Amino acid sequence: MKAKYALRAMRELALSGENRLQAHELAERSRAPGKFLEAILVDLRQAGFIDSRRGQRGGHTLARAAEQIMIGDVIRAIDGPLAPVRCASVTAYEPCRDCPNPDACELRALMRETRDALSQVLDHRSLREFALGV
Amino acid sequence: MKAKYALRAMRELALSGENRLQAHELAERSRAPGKFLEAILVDLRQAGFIDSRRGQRGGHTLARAAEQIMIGDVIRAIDGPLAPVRCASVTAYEPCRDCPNPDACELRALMRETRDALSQVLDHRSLREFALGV
DNA sequence: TACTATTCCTACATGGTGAATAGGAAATGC
DNA sequence: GCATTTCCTATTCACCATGTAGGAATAGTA
Repeated sequence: MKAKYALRAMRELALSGENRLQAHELAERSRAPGKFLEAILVDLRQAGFIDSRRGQRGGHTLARAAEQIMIGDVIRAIDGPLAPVRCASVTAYEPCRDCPNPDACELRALMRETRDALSQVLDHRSLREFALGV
Repeated sequence: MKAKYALRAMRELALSGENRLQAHELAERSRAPGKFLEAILVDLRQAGFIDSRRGQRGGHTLARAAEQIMIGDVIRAIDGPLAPVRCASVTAYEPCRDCPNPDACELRALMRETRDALSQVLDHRSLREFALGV
């Protein structure tokens, strides 16, 4: 849900270009609960994807061009590592407690393959492609 | 964890070939809690992957040749659909409640791509390849 | 300065689920 | 009949996903 809302909101921001969009407006367009989306927007800001301004005429807008924001990174910021298992993560590697030798672990090798497959899709799709289809 | 234990146990079964292995022995080799693994073994049996026999000299063995068991199917039996979102699942499709038109949903299109990438790996690796490396 | 609009922070609720544990019923071989 | 082993049902326990509520901080505007 959280990542879903996040991606929908990012998409709306990409579509709206220069215009700042406010949280309640974004929530409506993304069909997300208002207060919940607010928290997500904070995460997105802290991750450097959006620029938020408070007060009158405040709101949110993309912090960089949509083609420079990768979907995989957005998902990582919200949901954590792409890999199904931490020991297969590139960005957040951590060995399993109960694993005597990660380098020889067949399961890990397999999970790394699936991680790479995920990355192949998500780290090569920009927000621009996602939002505008180009 | 559950899928991890399941795959480790399946691997041990593949490695042990004809021999029936008992739950406690499997649990030890898979480094899984005994009673917990028992429940997983029931799932695997109900999904048709293993043949279990009770009583003296009972135990578990593969129900079919290891090359005819796909990793993706084992994971589905334990963890549910591969797709990150139900609306992107092939084997367990269900539209999002809040989605006015799944066929036009950009997010769904993206999630289907990632599902396909996962499937490309997991539905083309047999247990034999996983366990024996061939 | 006062006022209003908006984001941001902290705390709380709450239901679901992942990860087990416990105990015994049912089946099977010897 | 007895020992062994799987199988079933119930229960626990902690954590986390998914929110809600209320107000503090900030920024523009008159």
